[in-house]
Amino acid sequence: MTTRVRFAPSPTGYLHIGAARSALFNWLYARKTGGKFLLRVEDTDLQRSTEESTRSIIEGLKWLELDYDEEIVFQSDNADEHRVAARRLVEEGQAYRDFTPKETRDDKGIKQEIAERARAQAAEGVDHRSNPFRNLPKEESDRRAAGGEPFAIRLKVPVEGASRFTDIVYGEQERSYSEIEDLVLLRSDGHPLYNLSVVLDDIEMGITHVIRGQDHLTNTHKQILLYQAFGAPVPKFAHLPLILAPNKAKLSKRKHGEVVSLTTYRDRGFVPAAFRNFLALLGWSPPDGKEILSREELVEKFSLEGIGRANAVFNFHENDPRHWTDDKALWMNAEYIRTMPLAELLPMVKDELRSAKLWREEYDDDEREWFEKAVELIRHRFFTLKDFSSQGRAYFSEDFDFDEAAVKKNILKEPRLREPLPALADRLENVEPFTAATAEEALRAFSEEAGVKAGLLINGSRTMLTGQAVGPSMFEVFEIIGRERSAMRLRSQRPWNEFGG
RNA sequence: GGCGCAUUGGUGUAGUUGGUUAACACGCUGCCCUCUCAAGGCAGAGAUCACGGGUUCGAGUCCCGUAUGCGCUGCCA
Repeated sequence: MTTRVRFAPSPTGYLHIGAARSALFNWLYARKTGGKFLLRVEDTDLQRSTEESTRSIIEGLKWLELDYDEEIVFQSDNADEHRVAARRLVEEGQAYRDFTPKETRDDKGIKQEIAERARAQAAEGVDHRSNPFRNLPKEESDRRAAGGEPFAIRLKVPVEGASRFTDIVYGEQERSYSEIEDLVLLRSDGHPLYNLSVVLDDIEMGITHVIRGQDHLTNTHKQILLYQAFGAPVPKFAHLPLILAPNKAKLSKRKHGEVVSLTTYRDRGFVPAAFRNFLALLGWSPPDGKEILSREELVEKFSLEGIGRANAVFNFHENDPRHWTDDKALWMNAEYIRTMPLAELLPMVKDELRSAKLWREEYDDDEREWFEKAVELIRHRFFTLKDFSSQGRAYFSEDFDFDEAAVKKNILKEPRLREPLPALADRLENVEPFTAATAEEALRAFSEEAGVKAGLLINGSRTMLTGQAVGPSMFEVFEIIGRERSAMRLRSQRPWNEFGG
């Protein structure tokens, strides 16, 4: 039997990185086993579901290169069938109508309210399963329903015994039926609820393995009860450890902002393969310890058995621009930028330069070779694709900024440089051919003649040519910037004009 | 409150059926390289394996308890 797995997000916001990881693991498992990876949008919460969110989920999967097989299933399309199925359960006596008037609660303090109610009931010795309508005679139930009295449909959970299943990640799971309340399947307004819909859709889609967040572990017992009620085979379950914030709290949009959104990583210059690689390592580890893994290698090495049980902390520092997200994620992105095949990086740099209005069509044409060399030169110390348009700006435009600290350190601090820099420009203009080697030769010769240390000229040149104090080997920079532009920038008066002198 | 799950250096993880100095990656420190910053190379700091009991010749690995965290407990998903 071919495995069929699914990623089933609810479209109530952007694609969360935890959800993205679930998608990744499902996808990996499908590809590993030669099975199918399906996408189901759980849009039954009409209040909160948005089309924009659905779009962002699809975009996110595309960005991570997680292709899904078959058509997307929208859960709301199946609501009618879900209603029918729930009513059938009532007919069969496996579920019952609950005529208790609906309690309205606000979403806010609900967790606390639940705990308080449980405490109160425990104090009064009330069994939370004791529902007056559970054993209402069928005739009376039918009559009241026919009379238009509103009711919810609840599953009749067995009184005695326990539910058991083996989770591929968490092992043997057992829960006494006495701990499971008669869950509501259909709201009094006829709206099918989560547990009902997931099970029915999973049955309908032929899902063989349910791989999802650990927050569903306890509820799995309820869902198994439903599989049994519908006489359907129970799939295998693999629950994933959760991804937590640095303070070990649940990652949430409200508290942690955009760092938890997948699109943030795309927008802030992550290479998809790098982020995918990082995500794979959150909760899973490769058998041989090799951590830099391509999509294909990930598929090859992936196994559900390699998934850990402890929740993972996703480390980030909101107010530190250098560490705005997890250090390892940043490192991995840098690693990809400097080592991935240049041909794969080029289009990404192109997109970045385009959005920064630095792209010129010549880079695809006459200056293709130059462009490739320039990217090759500067990629080695960049962390994100954004760096190509910020730190790398001077390579693609005359309109770049001088870093004040760099100017002070490499230019203003040494007043004697004001004369030799333009003189160096004169010298460089006559170098033929103009390469890193010949530029070095010329600069060193000039250094000797003018009696100015080579280091001073080199560092000064770097700041004159790029506005910065750091960067690639200076002679390579001369070659890439070119003779004319180099000479022009060496003669610039901007550092003195802008930062005094 | 009840039930469940988890707990290895700052972070992510590895530690096969219990067996010597707890491994790897990121981060951190120093040195080398060097025109700067990275990268790279080398060296190093950092873990009484949450705590307390037990079983055993021997436990990070098994058992019990405690603590902490997280999850579920909803006519949310």
